[in-house]
Amino acid sequence: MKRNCGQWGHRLRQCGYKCTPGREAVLEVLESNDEHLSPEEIYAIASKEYPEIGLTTVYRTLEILVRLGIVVKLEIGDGKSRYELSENHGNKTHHHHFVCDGCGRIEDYSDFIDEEIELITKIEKTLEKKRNFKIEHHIIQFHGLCGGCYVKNGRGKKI
Amino acid sequence: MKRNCGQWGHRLRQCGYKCTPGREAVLEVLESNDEHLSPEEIYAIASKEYPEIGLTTVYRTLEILVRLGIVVKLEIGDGKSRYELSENHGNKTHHHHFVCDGCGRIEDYSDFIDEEIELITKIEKTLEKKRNFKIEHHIIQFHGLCGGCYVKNGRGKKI
DNA sequence: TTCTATATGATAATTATTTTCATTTAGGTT
DNA sequence: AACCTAAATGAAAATAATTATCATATAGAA
Repeated sequence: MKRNCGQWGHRLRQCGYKCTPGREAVLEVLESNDEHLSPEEIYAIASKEYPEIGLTTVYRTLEILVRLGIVVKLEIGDGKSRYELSENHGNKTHHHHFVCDGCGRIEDYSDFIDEEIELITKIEKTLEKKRNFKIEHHIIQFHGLCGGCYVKNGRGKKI
Repeated sequence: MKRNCGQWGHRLRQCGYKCTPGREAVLEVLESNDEHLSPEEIYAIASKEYPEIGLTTVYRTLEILVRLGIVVKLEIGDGKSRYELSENHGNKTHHHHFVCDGCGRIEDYSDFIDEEIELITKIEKTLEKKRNFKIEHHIIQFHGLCGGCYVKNGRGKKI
């Protein structure tokens, strides 16, 4: 079963990776479900189209896609990792995440994104110059409770 | 062996938690080593002063301290969690982290911290108002390579 | 000192991820 | 179109951080 991995085939081959049905299946899942999927979820969805795929292949594929910058890894602190197409490749623009620590829901936001990008750029430049770091990416998350969980948890009562 | 858990004894008892030698040992470790320790590391250090302590108690104590806002949990993506006294309780002021994905080193930074706090406050207010979130904390991290790892990894050559 | 809810530690269980390894395959070469 | 080999695969085992269990011990109020 030969596949070409859609728009990413060229990129993969260029970097020495082969286009396989498993990799194509993972990419298709990420394209058609743009919401922060875990490897297990990606595996479950991909299995419908390509039942031979193994969970290990999903993990390995995601690792490669992250390395190539096609996919971004996201960790919200619940012990499992999540993945989404990076802003250059998906249909999303630069955004960050709000995480509800009550129910685990993740919402994108991009309010004040221009100011944010400007400040981030400034900080990155400073860190690179003053401390000799090579910044590759940043993580910005807001954590708290969504409306429903706030009510459910007693409206902010302590402990 | 009765302990009072130093400056935190009152706070703990007030919230219905007892002051135990294990909890005191964990707090002492966090006070005297302000650098992003994992539960295993905290356990190893605490064991020197109080050998009877168990790793489970370290985990449980950290959970409580986070809940009380005394300690902050930090995850840099290497699969283990780290803890530090929160800015209100330790000797550190508001800061964020640079993480070297090569060697795992974590460095605090607080460049442009005033601008950062201003922007964060603005974003939080907006998210709370427009989306009805209750923001409790945020995570800001810069990831990349420190000087040494950059050289070691071939100065940014791809793959 | 007594008493009881809370805390503890040893151990087992859980869960996400990684490793191993024998087998298969993508894709360049003949 | 058949061949060849490094790369990829899947099943299963291994790993590692964290959490649950449970019988025992203890903090701290009465």
